Amino acid sequence: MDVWIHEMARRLKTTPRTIRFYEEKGLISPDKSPESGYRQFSEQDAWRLQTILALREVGMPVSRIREVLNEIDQGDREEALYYLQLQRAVLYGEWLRLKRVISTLDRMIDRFDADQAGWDDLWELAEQSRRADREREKWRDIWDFDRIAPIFDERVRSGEGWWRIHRDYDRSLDLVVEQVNPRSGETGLEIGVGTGNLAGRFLQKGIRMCGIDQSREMLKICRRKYPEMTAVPGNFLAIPWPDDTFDFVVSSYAFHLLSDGQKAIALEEIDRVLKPDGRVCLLDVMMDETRMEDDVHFGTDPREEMKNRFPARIPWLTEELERLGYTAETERIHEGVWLVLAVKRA
Amino acid sequence: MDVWIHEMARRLKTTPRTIRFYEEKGLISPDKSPESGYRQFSEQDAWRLQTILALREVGMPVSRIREVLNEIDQGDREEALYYLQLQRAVLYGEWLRLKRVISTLDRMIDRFDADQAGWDDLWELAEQSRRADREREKWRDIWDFDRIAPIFDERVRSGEGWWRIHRDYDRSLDLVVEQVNPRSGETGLEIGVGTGNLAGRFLQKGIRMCGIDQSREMLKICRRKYPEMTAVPGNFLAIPWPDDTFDFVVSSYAFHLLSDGQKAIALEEIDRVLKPDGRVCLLDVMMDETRMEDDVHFGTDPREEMKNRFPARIPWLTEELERLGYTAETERIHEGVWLVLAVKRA
DNA sequence: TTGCTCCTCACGTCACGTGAGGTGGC
DNA sequence: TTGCTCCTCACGTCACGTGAGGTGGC
Repeated sequence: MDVWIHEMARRLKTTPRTIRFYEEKGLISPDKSPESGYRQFSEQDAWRLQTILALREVGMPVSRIREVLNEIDQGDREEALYYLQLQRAVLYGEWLRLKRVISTLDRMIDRFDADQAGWDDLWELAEQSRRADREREKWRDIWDFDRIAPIFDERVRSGEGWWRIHRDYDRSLDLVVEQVNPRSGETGLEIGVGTGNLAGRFLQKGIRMCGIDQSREMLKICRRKYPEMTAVPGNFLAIPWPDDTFDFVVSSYAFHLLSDGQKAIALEEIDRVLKPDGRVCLLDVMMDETRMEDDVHFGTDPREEMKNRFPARIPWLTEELERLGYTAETERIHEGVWLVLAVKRA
Repeated sequence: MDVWIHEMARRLKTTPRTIRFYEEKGLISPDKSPESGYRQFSEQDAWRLQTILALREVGMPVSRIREVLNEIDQGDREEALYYLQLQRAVLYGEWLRLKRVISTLDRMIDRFDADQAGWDDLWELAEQSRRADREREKWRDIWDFDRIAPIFDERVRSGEGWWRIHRDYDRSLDLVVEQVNPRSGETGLEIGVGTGNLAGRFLQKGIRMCGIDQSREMLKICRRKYPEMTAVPGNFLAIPWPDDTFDFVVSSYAFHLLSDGQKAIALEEIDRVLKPDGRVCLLDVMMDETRMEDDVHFGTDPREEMKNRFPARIPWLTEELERLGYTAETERIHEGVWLVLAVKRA
């Protein structure tokens, strides 16, 4: 029944060294023959190795595979699935980055080939590309949404402190649905889907919805509330879907978590996944010109809540959307909170 | 004028360690102050570092950057451009691989999510993916086309030894053009473009053509003969263009260089870059059923020329094309040489 | 004398590949 | 005794990041 290491490696089309490496890292611990010290692989070991190799094939690092194996050992199928989806988000991010690198290289080649450009021009192109990558890398979950997740739905309707921006929460979300005006057969995406309150409204109208969020706990709650929605890890800066996938993209109370440099990148990402006649609708705290409205005080107010929150300036936002080929309309919901609807021009 | 290393790093938005690393690898050699031993960077050094960083940004390895810098120092612009295009081919290959890995992961998630599949199924999917990758990796230029390049156009018409397969060379190429029947405004791709004899015929009819070849010397000659053609490094297994790019794809006397496993992958790649109503036309040595024709003897004949050459079996080829959604027609040109025309069904 | 900038080793990263040198059973 | 399979170190890969420990000029 049991086999030596070379036979095991042959069956799995890998090498003995690789198998020993996984043992070294604590992913497997095969029995060893007491007299010879040879490793003896059981069916159970073979199964574990198959799983490890399958996950390695899709680029999962060994340290994370260890976590996945722990979840499997404890029989937690949902957690294991989450790890697969997380890996998908990672791969998609890399894939998009490679695409950008290729387009940078294409521009280098064009300039170099066509107008006898010097190498200085290439440097300039590379610098642009690096700047954008740095913006992306700065993205972190510094707001601890995993902690907020279980109390979110209650707090959002309480209206205390920072939560004041969610005044008229349910009516505002209804307004987003009204503005987007989805037709049956369309598919929408919500970025920063949270506990699914906005996306859920579209689902009720029979619209297919996908949602992304960087918080694992938010996603858990969202899936429990709306099992028919595709809710997966992801963020504004690397949307894990191909070009031209969605009829509309919505987001509520999330855009202000991005820095200004990140906002520009996010709009390009949204534009990428939107179909030619697509619509974007953003509901969030924003700034009219540079003035803050008195009872929200964001930006100039040193309250703890405003740390790492950057309301978009409306004129900048509409200008960016125009530049990307959209026609934008803005509407003030209440103090400090705006709704922006933009339609892609054909 | 000259600056210390930290100032240099700040200007280029990199780190002192990185600059020292490039010096260690021999890419730069800044002057050092005789008394303090500090590095002093001149404008010339800054320019070199900019170039290095630009090439690193597009993923070029340091050892290859050294070669590029040598070409630049010798003023060879054409060679430097070649390296950029080679890097493009590398990146495109990685990009396509990532896409495949993502689709493997998608299938894993689907199965896992939907029908309570076990991890054994995931292993199966991973194995398929690994097998295909191994086929791709096996591709090497073992025929030394760089050496053949300068004498190719002469030899191909000589008809000696292996070159016999090129009997009626010019008339056969004309036939390919006739069969493809290109309309003005279309864009075509030739895989294994060589010295450009086939693609050149399309160019003469005012058709835009792109060509790929893995031989640097072949590409040089091809560009000299047809400067208006886009001739870049690449091969059957990773065509460096996006999906749905070409109206037709042609290839002559090249398909037999692929193993059977590679041929299947190549057909999928061709299908990927072809537009919905696209055409494929292959002119090459092939086998009718399993029988070899007497005066070519490929396969059963132990002549040196047959090593690493694998004529496609016509029934297999047409079946594969049918499977991919094509309608295929075959025509015997002369002993052992066939022409296959396949049209994508809408 | 303190603080600053520079210097040169040298180890760590990640997932193994590739020997070197040695042992146990046929 | 020879050949085979297994074993355990341990160094190499690639492009740097990150200290440790030390020096020279203000």
